[in-house]
Amino acid sequence: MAAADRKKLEEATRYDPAEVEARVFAEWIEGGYFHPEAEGAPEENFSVAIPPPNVTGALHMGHALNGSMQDALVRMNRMRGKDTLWTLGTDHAGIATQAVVEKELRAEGKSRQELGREEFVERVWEWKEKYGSQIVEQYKRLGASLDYERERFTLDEGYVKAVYRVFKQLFDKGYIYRDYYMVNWDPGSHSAISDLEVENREVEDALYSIDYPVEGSDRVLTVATVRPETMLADTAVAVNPNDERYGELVGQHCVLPLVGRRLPIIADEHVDPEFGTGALKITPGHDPNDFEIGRKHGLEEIVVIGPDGRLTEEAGEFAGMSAAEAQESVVAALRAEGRLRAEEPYTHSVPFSHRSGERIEPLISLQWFCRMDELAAPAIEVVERDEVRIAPAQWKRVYLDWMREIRPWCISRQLWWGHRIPVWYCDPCEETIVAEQAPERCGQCGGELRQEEDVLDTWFSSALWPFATLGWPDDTPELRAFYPTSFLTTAREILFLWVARMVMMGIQFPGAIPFRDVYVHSVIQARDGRRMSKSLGTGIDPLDEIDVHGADALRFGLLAMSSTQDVRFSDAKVEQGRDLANKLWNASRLILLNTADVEPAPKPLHVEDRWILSRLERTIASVTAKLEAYDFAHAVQELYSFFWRDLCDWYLEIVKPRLYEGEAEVSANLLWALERVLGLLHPVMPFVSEEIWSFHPSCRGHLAVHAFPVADESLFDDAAEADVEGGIGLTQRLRAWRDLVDVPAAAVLVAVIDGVEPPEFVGRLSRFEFDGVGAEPVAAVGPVRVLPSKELDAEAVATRLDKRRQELRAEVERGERKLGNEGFVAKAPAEVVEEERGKLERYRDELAELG
RNA sequence: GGGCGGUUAGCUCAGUUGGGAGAGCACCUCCCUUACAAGGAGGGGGUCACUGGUUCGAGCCCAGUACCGCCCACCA
Repeated sequence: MAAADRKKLEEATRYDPAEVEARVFAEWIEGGYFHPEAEGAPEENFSVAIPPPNVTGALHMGHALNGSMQDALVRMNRMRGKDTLWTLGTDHAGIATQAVVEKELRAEGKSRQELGREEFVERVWEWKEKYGSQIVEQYKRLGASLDYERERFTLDEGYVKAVYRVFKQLFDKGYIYRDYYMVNWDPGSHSAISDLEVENREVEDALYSIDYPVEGSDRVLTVATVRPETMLADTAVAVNPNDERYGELVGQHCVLPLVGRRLPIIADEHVDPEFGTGALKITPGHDPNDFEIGRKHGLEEIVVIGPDGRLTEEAGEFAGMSAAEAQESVVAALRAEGRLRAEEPYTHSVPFSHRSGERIEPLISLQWFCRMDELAAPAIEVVERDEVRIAPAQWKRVYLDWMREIRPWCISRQLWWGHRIPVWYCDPCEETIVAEQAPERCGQCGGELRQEEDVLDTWFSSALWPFATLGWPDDTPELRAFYPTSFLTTAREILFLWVARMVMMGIQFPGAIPFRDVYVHSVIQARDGRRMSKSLGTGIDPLDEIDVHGADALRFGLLAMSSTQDVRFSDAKVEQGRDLANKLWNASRLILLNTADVEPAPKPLHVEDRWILSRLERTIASVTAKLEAYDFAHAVQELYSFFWRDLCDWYLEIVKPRLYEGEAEVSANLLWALERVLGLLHPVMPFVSEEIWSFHPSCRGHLAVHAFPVADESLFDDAAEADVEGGIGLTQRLRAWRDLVDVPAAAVLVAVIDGVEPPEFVGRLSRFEFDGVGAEPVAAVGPVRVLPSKELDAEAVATRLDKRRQELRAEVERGERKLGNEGFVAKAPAEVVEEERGKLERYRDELAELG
């Protein structure tokens, strides 16, 4: 080892992530390890497309967890020598990004309308260039081994090509169509949004009962509504066809109060006779159910609320009011006319925009839709047949249930930032042209064309992510080498929004599933169990954690706390990771500074060597299997306990004398074990493992591309494991006994062994000498007969002895009771009964010996 | 209204096919022993939400109850 390296190891008693991380990361980039050649076939290569974060975003805990999981598997496979691509990129995030830039404009006293579309979009691009790379830099801090040279963006040139190709083909197949239909109108973003972007919240409203007089009679029909202002657009009143109260009224008319319109009384099964009076006002223009009923019965669709959330001309005297104002006025007017029968508090669920947070206004408008049944059918099959595996298992059913009930997708958005829909209209001849590239002129009349104003839902482009990022629709080397990708890890909230749509589009376009495995990970909640959210102020910034504890610590901590169920963020787990990095550093110092100059190799000279080699190989096998099964928490836990308990607490302590003597075999073992541990740990804690590796005598290049260890089963050794575990158990019993009888820590006690000699280290690590002679034993600890000595306090020994007798009596009683149970002896498996008998016998023997 | 999870040590969570309850942190005692005090050795601490059932035996299986969380849903 170079003198400078030696000096550094000798002096640094703590691992300092801040000093290491940026430097090591730069070396990886310089090595080009994250930028594979596009060669070979997908089956032999390994690829993952990162769920693209929004350009508006900063790295949050969800990204950090998801990134840690992906990086662990990506790094493991890269080390296995596969061509490994982890695709980097960001999402243009239509509504969110447009909102951010609009806010910025407002601060300058401008609006996007003032700027005009072209200038506004330019402005968003500027914003994107400026801030869009922020999250990429943050992924570097995490140590993510993404291909930073192949960064993609859902609006970049090639991506637009993919989106237009998909749109055109879906249109040609007849899946995409334009229609006047009821949509979820978000007054906040002034756009339609899809069903998936709506969230229902419990709201306390008032339920109004209004009397609608029946034409030509003095009867009234009382209807109940939480939105009286929409009555202005009523076009019918419905009752249940089986409702005997109203049978003879069906076919007659009501007169709409305030307006005077004649409303047919119709029968529809949707009406629940139990609710209210069993009569339902029908407003096809402003209620999704009423819309369906209206279409079924061919009712007129009247619109009284416009896209700005205000009452339209159609609303007569109420025109221009906001919906809330109109509600108040309408109620007042009804009351004045004596039509308001009741007003009572009412709690119900109301749709809100997930994007803007505003209350959804159901409106009929002209939108683009995509029919989903045909796309869904094969995407259902691949999951049913487990060609795409969704884990944990319960999510498979959730996916299938949703897909089987899938409804048309509203894909148009009234925004400026996004993929402008590739449709052109010719006003003179009313021709509609759908094309992948802007046509010059109208094919029919040669007239000027006007492109559709709307853009596509962001998720329409995200759905193409796994293949569009690889260059589709062109036949690129990347596409040939890396599609399908290997797996996807995601939070469940985008299972429908994104995952399902990728499966559908992948099958439909490149003609193959986009990934083999979908792993749905847990959500990390705030420390108090609430959601981590910016608006609640409950977020924990991963970068703060990295600053304080290091990226490896955060990665370890997140993987350790991950689970299939949601978990609260645990500082203790991050600290555990930090401590592990430090322990690794220090144990490595011990090894690297004290081993002889030998070739690292397994040298099973003593039983403890066979033991640690066996444990090491078993750990490699087990941890690898767990990582491959996405069981990150247990994988990481097992790494920790093998390293800390087996290697540091026991093996290193056992072999220290041999190490200090400069024994060749133990040096070879330690260097070999260290190399394998570093390799195994690297996918989880890349920085500290890489840094330590640079001091290892076998180091010829970076650990990031060093061979990942493969378990050598020939080193598994049950006998050695049993012997050493037995020795460890005995050592612990002896230490505990010493502590309980208050022997000074430094005192060496004299004893004799009754029976088989335990491994050599037992006496040394418990400060016992087993070569005593003569005297009568004063106590027995397992096979150890402790002889009297001046350090032993007779009274404490006697007390301890007494306590042990009590313990034994309880154990014997328990065993006797169990074995005295005829059912147990008759029905339990023989080996369980045998084990129970053995234990009872041992306890009886020990008790008899103690007298 | 349907569906899915959860309830285990003071805290955060594990508990594989039913055979004497585990980890990390916290706590108590001892130790600054030549890798590491972000360390070492030892220790205390649990009616596994509740009620029934199946079984020789239940944290685990079955039925139900309570509370917490999430998803889906067109009852005004």
